[in-house]
Amino acid sequence: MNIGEAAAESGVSAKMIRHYEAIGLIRPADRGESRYRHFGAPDVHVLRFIKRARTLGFSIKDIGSLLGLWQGHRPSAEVKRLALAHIASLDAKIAEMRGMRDALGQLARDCHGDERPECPILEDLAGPRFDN
Amino acid sequence: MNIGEAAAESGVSAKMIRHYEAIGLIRPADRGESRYRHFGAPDVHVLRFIKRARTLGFSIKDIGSLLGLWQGHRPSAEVKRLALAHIASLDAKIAEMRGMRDALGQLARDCHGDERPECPILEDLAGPRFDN
DNA sequence: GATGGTGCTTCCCATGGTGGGAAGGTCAAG
DNA sequence: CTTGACCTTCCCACCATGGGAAGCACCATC
Repeated sequence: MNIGEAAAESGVSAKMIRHYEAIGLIRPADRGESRYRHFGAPDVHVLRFIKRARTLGFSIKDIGSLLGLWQGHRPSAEVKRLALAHIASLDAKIAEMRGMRDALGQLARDCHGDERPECPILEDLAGPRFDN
Repeated sequence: MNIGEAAAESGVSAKMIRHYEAIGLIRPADRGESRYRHFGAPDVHVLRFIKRARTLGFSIKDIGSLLGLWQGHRPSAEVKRLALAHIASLDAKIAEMRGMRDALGQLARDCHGDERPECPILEDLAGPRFDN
């Protein structure tokens, strides 16, 4: 199977497959007669694993660890630790974004949204008025 | 006021001030006798505006628009439009991350987290088992 | 006035994950 | 054998930010 088909099968773009190989996340693919990469079912399985992990927001670095655990001695404690750490960072980012959203929602709610220049959003951004 | 003091006053790093100047977000600062940039209170005010807008998650591009509206004819409708669009993208990202978090939370909850290799998290990542 | 330390200048590089595109080689079907 | 689809490598871009090097400016202290 060539890279295009492996990409279609796994949902990982050919571009990304090459990238993952270049950074050492996956083993360098075998090359057939020519210089074309050659993929088998296990390779596609690995790519699907990566794809799913990316969908769950894991970093490439974490995915490297998860792949090692998956294919190695797999103590689930370690997997769980990675997952919980990732959940914590997701929670932190969600909280941060929700803070932004709520603040901005409040300001937008108070904004007329017409042709007048008065605008609570701009006033907030401009900070405390020194000039009156 | 030199760049270091402007940075301290505004909360924007000197590095970022130079960057904002380079990409045209702010006007090139006046240079004093030597080649040092020279900042006044209005410049710091603009930097604070940018800082606050970044804190609310606006992109540099959006901030450029907001700065123009702030210092121009300021129809609040336009400001509100930008804000609502940004809120929508925040909501989308929050929903996406919450999806990740919930899926992962579920998996982690079912994971023993001990020395055994059985792990719902790895099983999810590995996808449907073809081999049994 | 020399000296030293701090702060400024520009320039290049890195991050993370992904895509775009050019220039050239390869394969299979007609 | 030609054509078109696919592969190869290599460089560049995004977005926002930080690190660091080499060199110049400034100020205080001796």
